[in-house]
Amino acid sequence: MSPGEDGLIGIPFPDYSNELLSHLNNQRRAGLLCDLTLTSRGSHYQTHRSVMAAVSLYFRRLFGAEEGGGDGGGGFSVYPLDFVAPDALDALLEFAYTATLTIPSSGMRDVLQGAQVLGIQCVADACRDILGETAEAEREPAEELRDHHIATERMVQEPSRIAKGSRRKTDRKKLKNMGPHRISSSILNPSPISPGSHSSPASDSQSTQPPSPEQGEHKFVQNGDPRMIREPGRGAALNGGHLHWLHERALLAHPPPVPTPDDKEEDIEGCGDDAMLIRTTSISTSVADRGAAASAAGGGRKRKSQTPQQCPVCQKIIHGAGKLPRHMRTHTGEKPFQCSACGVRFTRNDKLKIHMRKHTGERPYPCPHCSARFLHSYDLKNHLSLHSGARPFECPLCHKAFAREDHLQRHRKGHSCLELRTRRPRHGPELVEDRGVERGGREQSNQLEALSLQPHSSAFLPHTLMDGRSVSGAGSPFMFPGDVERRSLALQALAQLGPRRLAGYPQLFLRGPELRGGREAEEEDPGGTHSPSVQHDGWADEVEEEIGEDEAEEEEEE
DNA sequence: CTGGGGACGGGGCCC
DNA sequence: CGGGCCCCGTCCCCA
Repeated sequence: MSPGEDGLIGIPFPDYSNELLSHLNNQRRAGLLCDLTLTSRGSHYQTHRSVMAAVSLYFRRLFGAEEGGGDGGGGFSVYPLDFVAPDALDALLEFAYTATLTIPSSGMRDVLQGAQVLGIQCVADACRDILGETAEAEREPAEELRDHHIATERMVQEPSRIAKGSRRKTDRKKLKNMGPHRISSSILNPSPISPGSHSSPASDSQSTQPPSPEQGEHKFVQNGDPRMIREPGRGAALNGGHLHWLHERALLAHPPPVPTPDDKEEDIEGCGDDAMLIRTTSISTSVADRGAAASAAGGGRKRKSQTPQQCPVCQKIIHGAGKLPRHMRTHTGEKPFQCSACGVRFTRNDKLKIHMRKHTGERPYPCPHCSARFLHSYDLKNHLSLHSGARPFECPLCHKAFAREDHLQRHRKGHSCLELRTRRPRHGPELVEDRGVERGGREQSNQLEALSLQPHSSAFLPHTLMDGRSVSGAGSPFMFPGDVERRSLALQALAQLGPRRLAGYPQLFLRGPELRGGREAEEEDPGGTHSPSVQHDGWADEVEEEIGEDEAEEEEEE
């Protein structure tokens, strides 16, 4: 991030966007205010121009062109999109209205193709990521891009020529010039002009799925960009016939394009195999992934079984093989596991199994000290703490002890002990110590410890706001995915927003790996490098209150 | 406000 | 490699 951008921050309004989309989706489903019908191979989908223009570069430019000289944005229109599989189109529409892509993995390639053609870059990227494909290798030198632009111009001027043969010839020609391994090397070579930038064979050959030539309107669609005719240099480029979307996303981490499915049968020269290979490469945003890919660069794909995968919706990194689909259901709201007894639905099978214990009466976790039995192991754990009387979670302010972590957290979040703080004796590091020892050294517990201590230690420093792990949803990872410097800059800007603006964002108060360091830094330099104004202005009211007190305390100590 | 139960989502391990 | 199972932390709700 350049210094000039330090005022640019992203403050999510997750509820608003969800509600807005939800209303729009309801309208779509009810056919209300729909001014656009998309068809695909006999299926019809009502939708809204504005939404499609917002989500799709293709429609944005198509409608933009109409506004400029055509039939404008007004009338009801029917657009055949037979080049997008009906299921894929349905999924893309669903995505447009829900910000969630729900598709079977088997349909991923169709969706990828549709997203590419329609210029829905984030979906295309997500599909590629999930498919483990990367377009890195397909990045091209500027010169090559210009060539493609020129080619594009020619092609769109002669749409009939690009429909099939010529492009495929080009593709195969390129294909033959390509080495057999495109994915791995592409991952390893983030450089946009890596040697792999001789365009990817797979992308060239696989992704060239042209719009159906029968579709009369598809003179635009040939390259996915209806305005290519006028603005060939803008937005998209043909890569051997494959569309590259080069709009806003072009500079982002995931460069464009790739293979599409329908050309599998054409995947002579090994691209089909590659398609299989790259399937297993996960989102590949992690360093570990890149490392794994590196090892695969030579010949096969070799990849860690526990490779983290990034959620295409919330960008969260999901650890563990096979966990991404599970996580995705948290976005889709899909609850495929229904209790046969009461009908309650669950997102996960294991949760359903636990739920079923309520119906079967099974309580597999008996207390060894009494007759109590529990559905959950953690219930038993909590219960055992009652027997032992152990209350290992102590409030460092009022010294009230709790048997459960979450109860301490709840206690700390409230103000129940605030009034005691000014009266309590000055305390030193014992707070940290006694808690830390008791916690048994678990990392998460340490983080929690740090969290619970934060408000009392004049923390809530800007650099403690970020959490690399546990912030769910479209929270901070989305906002400040960058490094510490970026975070710092962004957080300074956040601080300047004032507490009111931030009051609705409890997710900004984070804990995480950096938090400990932040606290330590603060302890080393209380009130030093961190401007009081930054600390003071930045946070929600109730936290501000605590900060104020803590600052007073620290001044007192000094 | 606190204690307790339950639900939910993530990670680890194993098959 | 995907999925099942388990454990855990966290949140919400209720008494």
